[in-house]
Amino acid sequence: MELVEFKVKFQESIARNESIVFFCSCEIAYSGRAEAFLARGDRIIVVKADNTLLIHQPEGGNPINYMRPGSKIELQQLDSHLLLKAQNLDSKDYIDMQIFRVYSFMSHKLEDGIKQELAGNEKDMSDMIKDHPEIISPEFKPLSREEHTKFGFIDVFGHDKKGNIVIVECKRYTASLQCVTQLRRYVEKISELKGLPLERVKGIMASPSISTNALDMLKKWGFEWKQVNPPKRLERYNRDQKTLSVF
Amino acid sequence: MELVEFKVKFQESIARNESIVFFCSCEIAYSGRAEAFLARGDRIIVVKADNTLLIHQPEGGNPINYMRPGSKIELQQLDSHLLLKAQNLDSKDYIDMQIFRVYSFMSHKLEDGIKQELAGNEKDMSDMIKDHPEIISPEFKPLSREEHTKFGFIDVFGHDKKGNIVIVECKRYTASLQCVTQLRRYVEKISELKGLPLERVKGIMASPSISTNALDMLKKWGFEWKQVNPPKRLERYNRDQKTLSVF
DNA sequence: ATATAGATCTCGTCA
DNA sequence: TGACGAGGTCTATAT
Repeated sequence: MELVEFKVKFQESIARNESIVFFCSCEIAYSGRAEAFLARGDRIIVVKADNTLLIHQPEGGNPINYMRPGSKIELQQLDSHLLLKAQNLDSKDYIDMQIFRVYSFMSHKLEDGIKQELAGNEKDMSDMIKDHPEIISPEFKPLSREEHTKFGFIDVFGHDKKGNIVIVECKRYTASLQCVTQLRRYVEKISELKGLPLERVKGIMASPSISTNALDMLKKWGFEWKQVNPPKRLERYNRDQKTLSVF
Repeated sequence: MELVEFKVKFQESIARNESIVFFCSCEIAYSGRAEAFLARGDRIIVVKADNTLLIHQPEGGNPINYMRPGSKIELQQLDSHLLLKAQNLDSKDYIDMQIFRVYSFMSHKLEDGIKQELAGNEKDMSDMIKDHPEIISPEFKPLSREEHTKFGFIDVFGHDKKGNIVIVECKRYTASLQCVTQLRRYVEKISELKGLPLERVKGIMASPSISTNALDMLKKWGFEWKQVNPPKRLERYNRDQKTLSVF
């Protein structure tokens, strides 16, 4: 496609507030939170109606360059090619994209606004533990599942039969050193706030697995690990895949 | 565009190993690491040559749904519409996408393979401190900038004039509680490995800013904060923007 | 394969 | 607006 034709189409689509996608050969410079340069190659460019800019290489899941929603995007004619400039005043960064060839162009006014429903995240896992505390221990009595309180962002908070405070930190994946230090921080904070000795505040890590180093550190600090699988994992995949293979 | 026509084009493009983009009205179900459902709306669909699937709403920076590279992607004809099925055997998850209307379709064989050059990340920041230790303190003598050693992932490691060990943790953004506990973990580990009392291992957080709570915790544990801006930040933006305004 | 931490992380949520 | 933590996080690197 001729660059002149592309430029006209691009400007028209922008004026109509459409979403735009095109394939091109380009070279990209980014400056802002970091500095980046990407030499010439073929890429997929997306300009959304909210002025998000995405630059994808033909392989890989993540954009190689991007500008966040609300960027100022404009196309300039240079001597032999085009310059697409995107600038974000909030994040104080910008992209300069030299466009040498455009292979295809597409634009359309898109109507959406639907929000996705999601299940199986960490919140669901802590809900499950709150509703079925025997997963953790027959002695565990949860009091609350509150994340943003004066005590901090604790997943499940409760006590045992001996009157100790119990703090449960849930992770949907293998618990790491970082996860254990997070639990430690909560235990120390509660101990301080309640004026209780550390021995009276029990920390429990609930996760499907835990790294060796993390388990060592956990034990060293007197915490426990309880193997808990996040809800709806794998079982549903296997069930559904059986159904699908009948297709 | 007629669904039948779309289906033919899609299959042809897949067979030629091209990258594909289309606008459509669709409904999406995801199952795997979580369960998600997205009701009908207009979206931008990208199918890359490496069998990455990206589903974008007309607003927002991130894909609302995706499948990683190497997924099995196929298009089936149902009674009144199409079903795009994507499945990833490694991550054991899948997407079922009901396609009701296709507005535009585009495909092209793209040639790239260029790697991006990037500067200004945390590694560059620790390099800067290693090369200019006076940024931290006139007494700081860096010994190494090694991230993956038996000591752990320490950004800059050194000592002061009194023979204390000094550990510097760099962050290119506001240091949080988590960053401080990370530093604490390193200090404790070095203290243990070297058989030195905690007072002989100094922790320093180097970041452009730090949250109030994080600073409190830092002081409580006897660590220091040193304001350090990551290299090439802002100065270059301002300089470049001056140049650009002359344009 | 597992472990660990950074990321131009992004995003939501709450004080 | 800042702070804090989750994320279908992803990606790179070292063991």
